[in-house]
Amino acid sequence: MHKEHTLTKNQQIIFDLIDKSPEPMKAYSILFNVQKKGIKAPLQVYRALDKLVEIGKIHKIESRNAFIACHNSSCQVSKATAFSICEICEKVTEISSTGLSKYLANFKDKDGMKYSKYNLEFFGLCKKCR
Amino acid sequence: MHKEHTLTKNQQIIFDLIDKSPEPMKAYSILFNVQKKGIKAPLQVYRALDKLVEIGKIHKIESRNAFIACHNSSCQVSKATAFSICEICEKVTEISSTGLSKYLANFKDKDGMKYSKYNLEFFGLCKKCR
DNA sequence: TTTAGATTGTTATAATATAACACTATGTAA
DNA sequence: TTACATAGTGTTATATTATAACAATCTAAA
Ligand SMILES: [Zn+2]
Ligand SMILES: [Zn+2]
Ligand SMILES: [Zn+2]
Ligand SMILES: [Zn+2]
Repeated sequence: MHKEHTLTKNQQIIFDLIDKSPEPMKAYSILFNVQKKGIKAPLQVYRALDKLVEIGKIHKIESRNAFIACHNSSCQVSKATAFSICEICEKVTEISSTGLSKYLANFKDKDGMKYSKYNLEFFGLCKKCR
Repeated sequence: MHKEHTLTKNQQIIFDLIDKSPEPMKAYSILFNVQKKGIKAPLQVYRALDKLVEIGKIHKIESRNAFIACHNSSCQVSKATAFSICEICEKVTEISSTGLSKYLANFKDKDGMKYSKYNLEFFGLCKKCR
């Protein structure tokens, strides 16, 4: 269950924008889009993004330097995320597979170490682009 | 088996530097270190990095914008990589686990799609930092 | 109400990465 | 050999992504 964080004004503005975007948004594209709402500087955007990532409302797609809203109730706490990324149209989908997350959470490296935090990005072609 | 690519001068200089580094190197740190060898501009570094990544001699750690040499003979072709990253000392280790790579290569998303390319980054504390 | 912590607004700057263009080396094929 | 294609180089400039520093303001709890 998503714990309810009361978002501040900037956080809410930026979350709403990302949440209704059909594709991952980049920080400066976000900035451009919220300037009419009074958010004028990169730092205002990055601070909101940092917080939204921290509380799990959005995720950063590391290979793309872009952000998407989370629609998976389980990753908020764990910071254990998986995505598929289309190499043609750049569509990104968050993967929520119990099997996958269990496998990764139980994976032990050669020192026997387990990891509760991970980020997995799959690359391929989406349905439309195949 | 690593296919032998004959590296060009710049590629070799930069690969050697990364290969002997005990930790991932960032592009501008590489640039600083190779300036005495005649590589003076960021683009010369990025071009060599791009090629080295393409042929699998190095990998990019996406969450850190840094590069490490590959010591795993199987990931060159597949571009299927996994790493563990220490959140304190930033030590990065490439994971080569047959089980993990088989699991991920056979993972099907909810559309039944499989992915031969992926990048997985685990986060935790290394032996020394635990 | 006091106070600590989080958030904001702002300017400046750092760090990461690519565009564009002219030139050079290298391999392949007529 | 000569022509051609491909890859790599050197260079300048610029684009993109992200953080430092500091003062002001808001918010929630003691
Ligand atoms: Zn999520
Ligand atoms: Zn696509
Ligand atoms: Zn490797
Ligand atoms: Zn460590």
